[in-house]
Order: sequence, then C-alpha cells, then structure tokens
Amino acid sequence: MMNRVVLVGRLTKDPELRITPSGVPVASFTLAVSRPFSNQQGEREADFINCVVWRKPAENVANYLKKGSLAGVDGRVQTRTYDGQDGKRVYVTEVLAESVQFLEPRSASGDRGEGGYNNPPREQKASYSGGNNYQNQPPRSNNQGYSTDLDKDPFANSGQIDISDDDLPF
Amino acid sequence: MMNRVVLVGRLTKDPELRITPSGVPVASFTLAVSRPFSNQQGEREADFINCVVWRKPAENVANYLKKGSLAGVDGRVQTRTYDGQDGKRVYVTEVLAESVQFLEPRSASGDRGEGGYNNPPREQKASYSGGNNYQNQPPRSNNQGYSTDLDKDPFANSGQIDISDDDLPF
Amino acid sequence: MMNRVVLVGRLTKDPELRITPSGVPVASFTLAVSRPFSNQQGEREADFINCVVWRKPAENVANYLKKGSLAGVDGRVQTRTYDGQDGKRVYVTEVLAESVQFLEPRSASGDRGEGGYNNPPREQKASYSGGNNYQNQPPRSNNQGYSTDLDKDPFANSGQIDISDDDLPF
Amino acid sequence: MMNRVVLVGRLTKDPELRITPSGVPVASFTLAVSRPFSNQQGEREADFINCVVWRKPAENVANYLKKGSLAGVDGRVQTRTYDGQDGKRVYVTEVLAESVQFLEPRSASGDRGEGGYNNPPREQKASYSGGNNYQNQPPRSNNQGYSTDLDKDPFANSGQIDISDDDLPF
DNA sequence: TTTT
DNA sequence: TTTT
Repeated sequence: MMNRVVLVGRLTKDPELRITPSGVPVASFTLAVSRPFSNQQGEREADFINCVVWRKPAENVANYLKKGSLAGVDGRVQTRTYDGQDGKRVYVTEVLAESVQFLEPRSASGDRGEGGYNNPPREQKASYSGGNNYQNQPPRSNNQGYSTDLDKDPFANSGQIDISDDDLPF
Repeated sequence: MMNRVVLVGRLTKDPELRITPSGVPVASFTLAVSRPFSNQQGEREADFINCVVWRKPAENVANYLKKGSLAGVDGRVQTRTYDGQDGKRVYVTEVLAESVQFLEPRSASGDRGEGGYNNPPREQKASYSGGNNYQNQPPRSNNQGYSTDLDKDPFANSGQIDISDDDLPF
Repeated sequence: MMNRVVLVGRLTKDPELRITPSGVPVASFTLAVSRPFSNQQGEREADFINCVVWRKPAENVANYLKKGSLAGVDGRVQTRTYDGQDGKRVYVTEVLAESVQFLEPRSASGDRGEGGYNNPPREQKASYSGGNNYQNQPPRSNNQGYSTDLDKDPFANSGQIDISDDDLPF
Repeated sequence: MMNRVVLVGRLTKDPELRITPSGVPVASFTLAVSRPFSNQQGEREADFINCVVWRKPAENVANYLKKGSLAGVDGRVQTRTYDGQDGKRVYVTEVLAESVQFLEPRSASGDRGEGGYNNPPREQKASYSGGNNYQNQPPRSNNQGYSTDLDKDPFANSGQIDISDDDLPF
C-alpha cells in the first residue's frame, strides 16, 4: 500500500527506447548506484538497478541521457512475470520511474559535450503529446521521428519481447 | 549514490529465518504491495517484492510477522547474482530492509491472536546481541534457540543456497 | 530537483477540511511519528509533522481519518511564507501529501467503530469530481455538503488565513 | 513510525558548522529544491528546506559543500521547539540528514575549482573520529581545527542559540 | 497545540 | 510461488 523508491546513479549504457503496439514510448535503462559501504574485501560495490519509464519522460531519457550520465529516479518497485524462451516463468523486479532527473550539469560527464540541462537533445524528435500519435507513423523505413532507434523493429534488437501495453501503468 | 526504498504491504507467507555460517541471522520475506491504480481490465494488481533483513531486526521479523501481517520496510534496492543449478547466472533484485515496522495493531490480522506490537513473540528465542554468539550453538539437533527453523540444515529447505556471509551489508 | 517524503504515523487530532475561494478542498493534519531511538533521558520522542493534502484525497482524509488514526503519507517537503498577525514574516515547512494511506484496519483504533478501509465515511458528503463544483454551493448557511466544517467561515476558526488558491500545487 | 526524506537541490549559502558543548560537530544548510511544476503565473518556484547533519558527515558538508553546490540528502523530517527571544514558543520543522551526497562533479558549479568528489577539502581540518576529541581543543584562539568558524563563539554569530546536546540524534 |  |  506504499511503494516509493528514490535512486541517484549512473547509466550503465545508453537507454533503450521502445514503442508499444498502441504507440506509447517506453525507455529502459540500468542505473549503477554505488553502495555507501565497502564489502569484506574493502571494495566499494554497486547495485545495478533496471528502470523503466513511460510516455513523455521516456522520450526525455532517450534524448538527454546516455551511458555514464548521472540521473535521479523517483518511482516505485515493480514486479512482473513472463514466460522465458525455455518455457519457464521469469520473475522480474525493476523500478518504474515516475520522474527522471538529469543531474549532469552541462557537459560534465559527456565525451562530446552533449546531454545536460540546457543542451539540445541528441537529435530532434517528434514529441509525445499524450495520444497515440505514434501509430500514424510508418513502422519502419522513415527518416525522422524515432528513426535512429526505430528504423528497425523496436522489439527486434533484444531478447525481451515481454513489454506490451499490458505493462502500461495508469 | 542514493538508494532509498520505502514499502508498506502484507507478507505473502511466513518469513524465513536463516543463519549464515558465521552466525548472523537473516530473514527473508515477500511483501505484497497493491498498486494505487487499476489495470486495463479494471483489476487492482499488486507487486510482490522480496525483502531481506539482517541481524537483530531479522529476529524480530521472524518472531512478530507472519503471512498476512502488515509491515513497513525502509531500506535499499539491492542486486546480486549467483550461479543457478542449471549453470547459468541468475540476477536477483530485492530490497535490503534496514528497518522493518510492524503495522499490525494488536491481533487485527492474526487468526490466533498473536503478532502485533505488545504481544509476546511466537516462540521465545535467544536474542541476537551483535556478536557471533550463534557460533557456539550446535549446528543441529538442539532443542532451543533457532531450533524450529534450524534443527534441519538452515539452507536445505529451499533451493536458494545463495546466501552467504559475502552478502552481509556493512 | 528531487523531493520525496514518506511518513507513517498517527493523527494528533481530527483533520481540518477547508475550501479555497475557487472551490478546491484542502485538508490539513499533523502526524505524530515516533522516533526509532531514545533520547538521553531514555524516552522515545516523536516528531509532529504538519501535512496538507488537496482535492479528492483531502476529502478522503476528512472522511476516514480522525485523531489517533494510523496513516501513511507519500509526498514532498514544502516551504511557504506568509505575513504573521504581528507584521513579521512567518516561515512554514510542511509536507504536501500526494497520497494518503489509511493503515487502520477495521475499527482497530477507533473509539466508535468508524474509519478504516471498508467502512462508510463519517458522514456522507458530495464528492470532489475534479472541477470547481464547489462554487455552486452557497458559501455558508447550508446544511449539507461540507456543512459541518463550512457552515462557518472555512478560514475563521484558526489563525491561519494563509491558505489561498496560490498554494495550489499542479 | 516511518519517516524518510530524500532531497536533491542546491545550497542557498555556505553551510554553517557548529560544535556542541560536548564537542560534537553539527552542520546546517538550506537546500533549494525547485518544484517539478509551475505556479499559476507560469513560474518555477522552489522549496527552501533547512537541513541539519551531525558528526562526521557534518564535517564533510562543511569541507566540500558551499553556496550553489548540488547535494543529495537522505534523512528524516524532524520537529523541535524552542523559546524565542520574544518569549514565545517557536516551532521548527527541518530535515535531519543521515547522509549527504555530493553531486557536483569536479568543479562544475564552483567559481574557483574547489569542492566536488576528488578535490581536497577547502581547508584541512582535524577529523571527527567518533569520540569527544573536540573537547581537548582550546575553545577559542587557536589557528587550526575549526578555527575559521570557531575562533569566535560557535553560537554567537546567529540568533539560534537553540542547538544543544539535547538535539543529538541516536 | 500533540498520537498509540 | 503470492497478501487483505
């Protein structure tokens, strides 16, 4: 009945942007959050926490964050389940981000000066405006919109075909 | 660099208490936390979040909580990894509880009037006092202390032989 | 850029419900949250945290919570400022509750069996439906709706005439 | 019974470091946390949240943070009360920081390249080692240790003579 | 001005 | 493998 998570950490790689069949953007990324204490070997470990974010902030994540970016997440812990390729049930625990904060001032962590508060997005994209306006985009072979990510089947490049509209929160 | 979780929900079953080889108690339990919104079918779903707690609060959890108890957890999201029985790496995301709150007033949720703030623990157990006082307990075949749980191999009754002293936080 | 609070505690008195000039309900209440440690005198102290909640959940708070109720709050820390009666600036720090959880199962804490999850509200009231439907209620002297609280000037019975539509979040 | 706050924001001015009569360091600072939404005038407001931190992290705050620094706080909401100079009770709500995170990479926000993760503290100071080792420092007129802040009465330069050992958490 |  |  209460479920709140707050994380600050760094993206382990560039976020991945997907579009559900009904046209809703979803971004997923992993945050590396180093632990505040050392282990028995005296090393500082990290937790690698999978995060998902939907709709408009999904686009922002895809546009402004990349591998190594410092980001804050405010959201909920979420569990879901899907049938693995080997036929057995897979249990997933991840963080559903309700908002994502960009904590990378200017080009502090970037190799090429992009990302950050006041900078233009990595590439200009059509903006999500709350409806299913993605549906009227040709699913492939177009040269704008989500082209870079989507000019291939959005669900083709990873093994996880387990994201569907059923996972939509709210 | 920041990692905080707060949960309130109900135990899906009785907590499990383990003792590491060096004598530290660990309890694990799953919290069912119902979502604040309904899905497309109009049903209220829940997240089933695995939690672990160490040392003294582990004992309290084992003594005062049971299936159905309402509990609050304040902790961190933690990821770990172990080699599954089939030889492939298993990734686990769970909540490391730093404190656990008993939110079940008196015997409100209990079938037999036990549990709750002011009630005696389910069975009187030797208390964890911060050291490795568990080490001087015979590992099996004793009739007090953690007997009910430990009079069998503490790691035998579940498939997860993946808890070791290496997982000890702090 | 991140601001999150989660509280679980008990109401120090019945919540107060107000309506802004433009017809938006606001409830305010104080949560007593006992500290997890004892002070130098060995006593367990508490923090008394003022909370505000707007719109629909404000009504629920007014209907379902009362002095002594156990409640959870998920929200943000908020500061505001107003001019005190003696002419000097007053600084207020409080919690803006985005959601409020009723943790009082059945009539566990109640003296009269009311409140709680499945029980009818203390008195049946017109429900807030997101618009300014309160505006078409006569501001005073009516005998239903928010009558019990509002049949007097909603801002008369306390010194704080500092709640206005300007404080509306979102 | 649960009380957790997480904040990320910027210091409104340099932190202030105090030492209690029994030699425990306390730092206080205010975080400006901008709100995630705009007000009716379309402006983005901020909350100005007073924070206190004790012992070792108090020293770190004093050494590594300054006006404008981006910082994260994980802690609790705390209320206390003291008698104002005009004889009437003053109620204070603030955040007791249990840990403070420095989110300012290198010299990104600094005017003079100091502060940040890997940089030396602003001035080298004796470190707090958990005991009351401050007591054996001459209370005034020394030229190192907490000199800059303490070579004057630690409680003289502000109106708040309301910090005492009684406020010590844990 | 504080709750169990 | 899930709780009220």
